[in-house]
Amino acid sequence: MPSNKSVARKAETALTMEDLAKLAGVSKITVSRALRDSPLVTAETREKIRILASEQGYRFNVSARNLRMGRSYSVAVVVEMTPVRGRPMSDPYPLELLGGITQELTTAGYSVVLTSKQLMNTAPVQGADGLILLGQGSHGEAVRTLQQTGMPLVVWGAPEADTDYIVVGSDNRKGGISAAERFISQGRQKLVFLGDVDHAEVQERCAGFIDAMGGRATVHIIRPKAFTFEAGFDSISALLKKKGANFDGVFAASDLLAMGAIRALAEKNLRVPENVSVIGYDDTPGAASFVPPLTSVHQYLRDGGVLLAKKMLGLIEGQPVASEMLPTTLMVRQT
Amino acid sequence: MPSNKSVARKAETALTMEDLAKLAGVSKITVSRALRDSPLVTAETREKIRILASEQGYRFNVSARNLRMGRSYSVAVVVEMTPVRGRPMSDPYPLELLGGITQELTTAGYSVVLTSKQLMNTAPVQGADGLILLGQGSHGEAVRTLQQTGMPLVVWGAPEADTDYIVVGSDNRKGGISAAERFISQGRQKLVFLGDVDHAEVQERCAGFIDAMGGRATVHIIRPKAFTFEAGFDSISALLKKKGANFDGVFAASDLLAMGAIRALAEKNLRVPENVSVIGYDDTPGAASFVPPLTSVHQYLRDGGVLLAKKMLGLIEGQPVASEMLPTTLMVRQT
DNA sequence: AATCGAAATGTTATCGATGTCATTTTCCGC
DNA sequence: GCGGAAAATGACATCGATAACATTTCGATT
Repeated sequence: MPSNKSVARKAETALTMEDLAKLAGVSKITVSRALRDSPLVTAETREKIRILASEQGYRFNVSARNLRMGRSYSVAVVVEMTPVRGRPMSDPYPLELLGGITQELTTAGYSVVLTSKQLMNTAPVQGADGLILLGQGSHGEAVRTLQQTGMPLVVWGAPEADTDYIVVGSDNRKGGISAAERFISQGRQKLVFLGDVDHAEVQERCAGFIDAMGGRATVHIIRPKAFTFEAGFDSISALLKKKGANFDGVFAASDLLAMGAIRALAEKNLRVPENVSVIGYDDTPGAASFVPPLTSVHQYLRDGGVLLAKKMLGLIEGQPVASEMLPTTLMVRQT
Repeated sequence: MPSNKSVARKAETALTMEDLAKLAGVSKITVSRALRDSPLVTAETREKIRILASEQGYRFNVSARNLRMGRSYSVAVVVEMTPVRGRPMSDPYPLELLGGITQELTTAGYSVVLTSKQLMNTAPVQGADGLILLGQGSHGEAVRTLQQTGMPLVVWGAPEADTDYIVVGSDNRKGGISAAERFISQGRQKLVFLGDVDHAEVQERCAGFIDAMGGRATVHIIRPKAFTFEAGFDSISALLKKKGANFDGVFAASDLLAMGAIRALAEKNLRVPENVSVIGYDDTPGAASFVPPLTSVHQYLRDGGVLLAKKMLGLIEGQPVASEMLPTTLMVRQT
């Protein structure tokens, strides 16, 4: 019934290069070359075949190529999709990273296979050409398991001391430093750091912040467990109730904390930034439209995704690749 | 150099079923059957081969199977990863859906290929066995384009009138109704709906809400543009400033709006829920830990992802499949 | 013990694209 | 118009798994 050879094809069976070859009166290898932009084929032939292919609605068979090439041209991305202590689930950051990764890999001809730790042993993941891990917080154990597969591995997060895998992350330390520099230039003297320093990334922000201040101001650390508006509001409200509480700057580990803090200050008729200057972290979409527009440390997560992908491509192609931290930018607005 | 045949393999070339077959002293088809749990092979043989395979670190070649089977065993998921007007980017919902989709599809032996509208024409997407669209808001045009590919298509969102594709979504109308029922049981009389009804989903919630109230109370609609805490706070603050403002219930289109509203009420010393009862939407992770714990309409997004995947698997296997709306649950807490 | 049939295993061809090497065509300069 | 090199094209084998069909093994029955 299926007439694979006939020219009058109403193919319910997909077209192959061989079919195109017959239609064009050439051999299938020529078709292959034409579609791959090989210099081994005339521009004229190439065009003819290309047009034919699109007319006929030809669809390239990825599996066949992959089999032949001995590669899957796919990269597995392991995402922690369940909420994790500390990081609020509403954090869009895995999605931004994924966006960058997808953009870069797909453009390079790779597909992105989404997976999770529980699904690591499935065939599509095992067959991937590489592995990108978007962990939240500590990796350690997970990474070691993944390394045993021998696949190229790239990890998002904070670099740890003696690792031998590639890490890409946002430079939290520098983020803290940039906040400090702003306070220094404003001559602030009594500062508050607001955030749970048990959290590795927050720890870094705080450390960078304090180091950069270099004793030019006192820094009081408050560590709310959550990263929410509410937590920020409550922390600062509580602080303001204490006698002798007195500070002129707040550096918060998230924008929501910062917003909560600002609201708490406003309730006590403290003006931002005249009385107290506030800096947030993440530069979430709401920051710029907050009233007043929030000064915040911006992380280039999409770029982070792109960079993760680039490192992966480098590894796959056997190029030398190194870990890298992404810069942050202090978005100075009105707080 | 590569000693593909030797038993003392340090293979740098991956093992194939044929290799295993030689090692086991059987034919490769037997290996294939054993690894697939075919009933055509003795339990004994199967075990022997399985053990051998895992000892030898055999890795199944997906491309080869896919080529042979004429299927990719992959489903492309089109995600809108950039923030969209209305929906705050911090909304974790694409990620939750993705989690459900991935879990279900991967377990069924499919891989999930992540993509975006811009990347639709790439080979891995074109080669997928099906397409899941996670659109935010209206699809229309996008869907029509996708339908032309002839691939099985499943869409997340609100069902529209005359569509001929499968839609899975959360039943926003019922969500509104459940909020109304609660207010009715409490005997609330003067209600406020808080949310941008230009947004299709919000529109449905509002409509369900009003219909279910059935005139038992007045409903005043306020439509802040954003879904944020700030917007909720400001909306209710403004309302409270008006003379004659008087209401005993607020149904908000997002948890953040609801929280903002509660805060605004608190500032005016109005008690929740004694004076005013408040219901949020989404039951975001922060809702339960809010003070006071927020009553909210829960959407089963992860289940939504699973359902999307199931519909897709059904379509791929040629089973009859219908659109479906997921229930919502009113999580009654203290507001 | 011979026979039959089911169960277990094996043989061969195939999926579609591509590398290798062989062959043909084209285009020079003399 | 001819030799020869470069350019263009083609034939064949191949990647690894599986379906279809062929063969062998085994057990039960008479």
